[in-house]
Amino acid sequence: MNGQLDLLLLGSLGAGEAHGYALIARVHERSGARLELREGSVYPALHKLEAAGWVASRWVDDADGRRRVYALTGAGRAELVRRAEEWKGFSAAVRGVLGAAS
Amino acid sequence: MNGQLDLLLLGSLGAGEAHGYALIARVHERSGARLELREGSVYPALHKLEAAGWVASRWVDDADGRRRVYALTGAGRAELVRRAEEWKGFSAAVRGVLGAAS
DNA sequence: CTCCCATACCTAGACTCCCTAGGTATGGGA
DNA sequence: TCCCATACCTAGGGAGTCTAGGTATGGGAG
Repeated sequence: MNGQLDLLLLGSLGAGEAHGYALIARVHERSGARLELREGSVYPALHKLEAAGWVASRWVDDADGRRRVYALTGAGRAELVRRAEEWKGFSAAVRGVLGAAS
Repeated sequence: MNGQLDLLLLGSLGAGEAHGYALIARVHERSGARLELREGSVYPALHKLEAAGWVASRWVDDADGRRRVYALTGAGRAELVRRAEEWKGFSAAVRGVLGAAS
Protein backbone atom coordinates (compact mmCIF):
# COMPACT_ATOMS: atom_id res chain seq x y z
CA MET A 1 0.00 0.00 0.00
CA ASN A 2 2.91 2.26 -0.88
CA GLY A 3 4.14 2.77 2.66
CA GLN A 4 0.87 4.30 3.85
CA LEU A 5 -0.61 1.27 5.57
CA ASP A 6 -0.06 2.62 9.08
CA LEU A 7 -1.62 5.94 8.16
CA LEU A 8 -4.67 4.24 6.66
CA LEU A 9 -5.19 2.13 9.78
CA LEU A 10 -4.68 5.05 12.18
CA GLY A 11 -6.97 7.19 10.05
CA SER A 12 -9.69 4.55 10.02
CA LEU A 13 -9.45 4.10 13.78
CA GLY A 14 -9.83 7.87 14.07
CA ALA A 15 -13.50 7.28 13.21
CA GLY A 16 -13.91 4.96 16.20
CA GLU A 17 -12.71 1.61 17.53
CA ALA A 18 -12.97 -1.48 15.37
CA HIS A 19 -11.62 -5.00 14.96
CA GLY A 20 -9.23 -6.00 12.19
CA TYR A 21 -11.71 -7.48 9.78
CA ALA A 22 -14.01 -4.45 10.15
CA LEU A 23 -11.08 -2.11 9.49
CA ILE A 24 -10.50 -3.76 6.14
CA ALA A 25 -14.15 -3.12 5.25
CA ARG A 26 -13.95 0.45 6.57
CA VAL A 27 -10.91 1.29 4.45
CA HIS A 28 -12.60 -0.29 1.45
CA GLU A 29 -15.74 1.82 1.93
CA ARG A 30 -14.10 5.12 2.77
CA SER A 31 -11.68 4.82 -0.16
CA GLY A 32 -14.57 4.46 -2.57
CA ALA A 33 -13.75 0.75 -3.06
CA ARG A 34 -10.29 1.65 -4.38
CA LEU A 35 -8.21 0.20 -1.55
CA GLU A 36 -8.34 -3.47 -0.58
CA LEU A 37 -6.14 -4.28 2.39
CA ARG A 38 -5.13 -7.90 3.00
CA GLU A 39 -5.41 -9.69 6.32
CA GLY A 40 -1.78 -10.72 6.06
CA SER A 41 -0.83 -7.04 5.95
CA VAL A 42 -3.34 -5.67 8.44
CA TYR A 43 -2.84 -7.96 11.44
CA PRO A 44 0.94 -7.65 11.65
CA ALA A 45 0.57 -3.88 11.14
CA LEU A 46 -1.92 -3.62 14.01
CA HIS A 47 0.45 -5.58 16.26
CA LYS A 48 3.23 -3.19 15.36
CA LEU A 49 1.01 -0.15 16.06
CA GLU A 50 0.11 -1.63 19.43
CA ALA A 51 3.76 -2.31 20.28
CA ALA A 52 4.45 1.34 19.47
CA GLY A 53 1.69 2.45 21.85
CA TRP A 54 -0.47 4.07 19.19
CA VAL A 55 -3.40 1.68 19.51
CA ALA A 56 -4.72 -0.47 22.36
CA SER A 57 -6.68 -3.70 21.96
CA ARG A 58 -9.12 -5.69 24.05
CA TRP A 59 -10.65 -9.10 23.40
CA VAL A 60 -14.41 -9.27 23.01
CA ASP A 61 -16.17 -12.63 23.35
CA ASP A 62 -19.85 -12.65 22.51
CA ALA A 63 -22.42 -14.64 20.52
CA ASP A 64 -20.72 -13.62 17.27
CA GLY A 65 -17.45 -15.19 18.35
CA ARG A 66 -14.08 -13.89 19.39
CA ARG A 67 -12.87 -10.47 18.26
CA ARG A 68 -9.97 -8.21 19.04
CA VAL A 69 -11.11 -4.60 19.11
CA TYR A 70 -8.58 -1.84 18.54
CA ALA A 71 -8.80 1.83 19.56
CA LEU A 72 -6.51 4.83 19.13
CA THR A 73 -4.56 5.92 22.21
CA GLY A 74 -3.76 9.57 22.93
CA ALA A 75 -0.30 9.08 21.47
CA GLY A 76 -1.91 7.37 18.50
CA ARG A 77 -4.14 10.34 17.81
CA ALA A 78 -1.11 12.64 17.88
CA GLU A 79 0.73 10.27 15.56
CA LEU A 80 -2.24 10.26 13.20
CA VAL A 81 -2.18 14.05 13.02
CA ARG A 82 1.56 14.03 12.42
CA ARG A 83 1.38 11.40 9.68
CA ALA A 84 -1.61 13.02 8.01
CA GLU A 85 0.39 16.26 7.76
CA GLU A 86 3.35 14.34 6.41
CA TRP A 87 1.10 12.76 3.81
CA LYS A 88 -0.32 16.14 2.80
CA GLY A 89 3.22 17.42 2.31
CA PHE A 90 4.24 14.43 0.27
CA SER A 91 1.21 14.44 -2.00
CA ALA A 92 1.59 18.20 -2.54
CA ALA A 93 5.22 17.57 -3.48
CA VAL A 94 4.25 14.91 -6.01
CA ARG A 95 1.62 17.23 -7.48
CA GLY A 96 4.35 19.85 -7.78
CA VAL A 97 6.66 17.52 -9.65
CA LEU A 98 3.90 16.33 -11.99
CA GLY A 99 2.48 19.84 -12.27
CA ALA A 100 2.97 21.05 -15.83
CA ALA A 101 3.65 17.51 -17.07
CA SER A 102 0.26 16.02 -16.25
CA MET B 1 10.16 7.43 -2.11
CA ASN B 2 7.07 5.41 -1.19
CA GLY B 3 6.88 3.49 -4.42
CA GLN B 4 6.45 6.61 -6.55
CA LEU B 5 10.02 6.93 -7.78
CA ASP B 6 9.22 5.89 -11.35
CA LEU B 7 6.32 8.33 -11.50
CA LEU B 8 8.50 11.18 -10.23
CA LEU B 9 11.20 10.46 -12.81
CA LEU B 10 8.74 10.09 -15.69
CA GLY B 11 6.96 13.25 -14.57
CA SER B 12 10.19 15.21 -14.42
CA LEU B 13 11.22 14.01 -17.85
CA GLY B 14 7.82 15.15 -19.07
CA ALA B 15 9.20 18.67 -18.77
CA GLY B 16 12.05 17.85 -21.14
CA GLU B 17 15.12 15.64 -21.42
CA ALA B 18 17.72 15.69 -18.69
CA HIS B 19 20.62 13.71 -17.24
CA GLY B 20 20.42 11.88 -13.92
CA TYR B 21 22.03 14.45 -11.72
CA ALA B 22 19.88 17.22 -13.19
CA LEU B 23 16.74 15.13 -12.59
CA ILE B 24 17.54 15.00 -8.89
CA ALA B 25 17.77 18.79 -8.85
CA ARG B 26 14.59 19.10 -10.90
CA VAL B 27 12.57 16.95 -8.54
CA HIS B 28 13.98 18.88 -5.60
CA GLU B 29 12.93 22.21 -7.11
CA ARG B 30 9.53 21.22 -8.39
CA SER B 31 8.61 19.55 -5.12
CA GLY B 32 9.30 22.75 -3.21
CA ALA B 33 12.49 21.25 -1.74
CA ARG B 34 10.47 18.50 -0.07
CA LEU B 35 11.78 15.54 -2.07
CA GLU B 36 15.46 14.59 -2.14
CA LEU B 37 16.16 11.63 -4.39
CA ARG B 38 19.40 9.68 -3.94
CA GLU B 39 21.79 8.78 -6.76
CA GLY B 40 21.73 5.17 -5.62
CA SER B 41 17.98 5.12 -6.21
CA VAL B 42 17.82 7.23 -9.36
CA TYR B 43 20.39 5.55 -11.60
CA PRO B 44 19.09 2.00 -11.20
CA ALA B 45 15.54 3.31 -11.66
CA LEU B 46 16.50 5.07 -14.90
CA HIS B 47 18.11 1.87 -16.18
CA LYS B 48 14.93 -0.01 -15.38
CA LEU B 49 12.80 2.61 -17.17
CA GLU B 50 15.05 2.35 -20.20
CA ALA B 51 14.87 -1.46 -20.19
CA ALA B 52 11.07 -1.10 -20.13
CA GLY B 53 11.22 1.21 -23.16
CA TRP B 54 9.77 4.25 -21.40
CA VAL B 55 12.89 6.39 -21.67
CA ALA B 56 15.80 6.48 -24.11
CA SER B 57 19.31 7.69 -23.33
CA ARG B 58 22.23 9.06 -25.26
CA TRP B 59 25.74 9.91 -24.13
CA VAL B 60 26.83 13.51 -24.42
CA ASP B 61 30.53 14.36 -24.27
CA ASP B 62 31.38 18.03 -24.15
CA ALA B 63 33.58 20.49 -22.26
CA ASP B 64 31.60 19.86 -19.08
CA GLY B 65 32.42 16.17 -19.18
CA ARG B 66 30.46 13.02 -19.83
CA ARG B 67 26.70 12.90 -19.32
CA ARG B 68 23.93 10.48 -20.08
CA VAL B 69 20.84 12.36 -21.19
CA TYR B 70 17.45 10.71 -20.84
CA ALA B 71 14.24 11.53 -22.72
CA LEU B 72 10.69 10.15 -22.62
CA THR B 73 9.70 7.83 -25.45
CA GLY B 74 6.17 7.74 -26.85
CA ALA B 75 5.41 4.69 -24.72
CA GLY B 76 6.93 6.51 -21.77
CA ARG B 77 4.60 9.46 -22.20
CA ALA B 78 1.61 7.10 -22.27
CA GLU B 79 2.94 5.36 -19.18
CA LEU B 80 3.33 8.73 -17.45
CA VAL B 81 -0.32 9.58 -18.14
CA ARG B 82 -1.41 6.17 -16.89
CA ARG B 83 0.62 6.39 -13.69
CA ALA B 84 -0.39 9.97 -13.01
CA GLU B 85 -4.04 8.87 -13.19
CA GLU B 86 -3.27 5.95 -10.91
CA TRP B 87 -1.64 8.33 -8.45
CA LYS B 88 -4.63 10.66 -8.52
CA GLY B 89 -6.90 7.72 -7.72
CA PHE B 90 -4.69 6.54 -4.90
CA SER B 91 -4.29 9.94 -3.28
CA ALA B 92 -8.03 10.56 -3.56
CA ALA B 93 -8.59 7.20 -1.88
CA VAL B 94 -6.26 8.10 0.99
CA ARG B 95 -8.00 11.45 1.39
CA GLY B 96 -11.28 9.56 1.55
CA VAL B 97 -10.03 7.29 4.31
CA LEU B 98 -8.58 10.17 6.31
CA GLY B 99 -11.55 12.38 5.51
CA ALA B 100 -13.46 12.97 8.71
CA ALA B 101 -10.51 11.78 10.81
CA SER B 102 -8.03 14.45 9.80
C1' DC C 1 50.87 23.28 -10.02
C1' DT C 2 48.73 20.60 -6.90
C1' DC C 3 45.01 19.36 -4.12
C1' DC C 4 40.34 19.13 -3.19
C1' DC C 5 35.58 19.66 -4.15
C1' DA C 6 31.50 19.54 -7.06
C1' DT C 7 29.70 17.28 -10.76
C1' DA C 8 28.47 12.94 -12.81
C1' DC C 9 27.91 8.12 -13.16
C1' DC C 10 27.61 3.37 -11.25
C1' DT C 11 26.81 -1.17 -8.27
C1' DA C 12 26.37 -4.63 -4.46
C1' DG C 13 24.23 -5.64 -0.48
C1' DA C 14 21.09 -4.64 3.15
C1' DC C 15 16.84 -3.22 4.72
C1' DT C 16 11.85 -2.19 5.07
C1' DC C 17 7.46 -3.08 3.91
C1' DC C 18 3.86 -5.58 2.24
C1' DC C 19 1.89 -9.71 -0.05
C1' DT C 20 1.32 -14.68 -0.77
C1' DA C 21 0.10 -18.72 1.06
C1' DG C 22 -0.88 -21.14 4.29
C1' DG C 23 -3.03 -22.29 9.02
C1' DT C 24 -6.74 -22.27 13.18
C1' DA C 25 -11.42 -21.61 15.09
C1' DT C 26 -16.50 -20.60 15.30
C1' DG C 27 -21.36 -19.73 13.96
C1' DG C 28 -25.02 -20.23 10.68
C1' DG C 29 -27.33 -21.65 6.47
C1' DA C 30 -27.98 -25.31 2.80
C1' DT D 1 -23.64 -32.61 8.18
C1' DC D 2 -20.94 -29.93 5.30
C1' DC D 3 -19.40 -25.76 3.72
C1' DC D 4 -18.90 -20.90 3.74
C1' DA D 5 -18.28 -16.39 5.88
C1' DT D 6 -16.30 -14.31 9.63
C1' DA D 7 -12.23 -13.64 12.35
C1' DC D 8 -7.60 -14.14 13.73
C1' DC D 9 -2.67 -15.39 12.96
C1' DT D 10 2.39 -16.31 11.01
C1' DA D 11 6.42 -17.62 8.09
C1' DG D 12 8.67 -16.70 4.07
C1' DG D 13 9.48 -14.27 -0.04
C1' DG D 14 9.64 -10.43 -3.30
C1' DA D 15 9.66 -5.67 -4.79
C1' DG D 16 11.56 -1.36 -4.21
C1' DT D 17 14.67 1.79 -2.24
C1' DC D 18 18.57 3.27 0.60
C1' DT D 19 23.36 2.90 2.36
C1' DA D 20 27.83 2.78 1.40
C1' DG D 21 31.00 2.37 -1.27
C1' DG D 22 33.58 3.07 -5.94
C1' DT D 23 35.29 5.63 -10.55
C1' DA D 24 36.27 9.74 -13.41
C1' DT D 25 36.69 14.73 -14.78
C1' DG D 26 36.88 19.84 -14.65
C1' DG D 27 37.73 23.97 -12.14
C1' DG D 28 38.91 26.89 -8.27
C1' DA D 29 41.80 27.61 -4.05
C1' DG D 30 46.04 27.67 -2.09
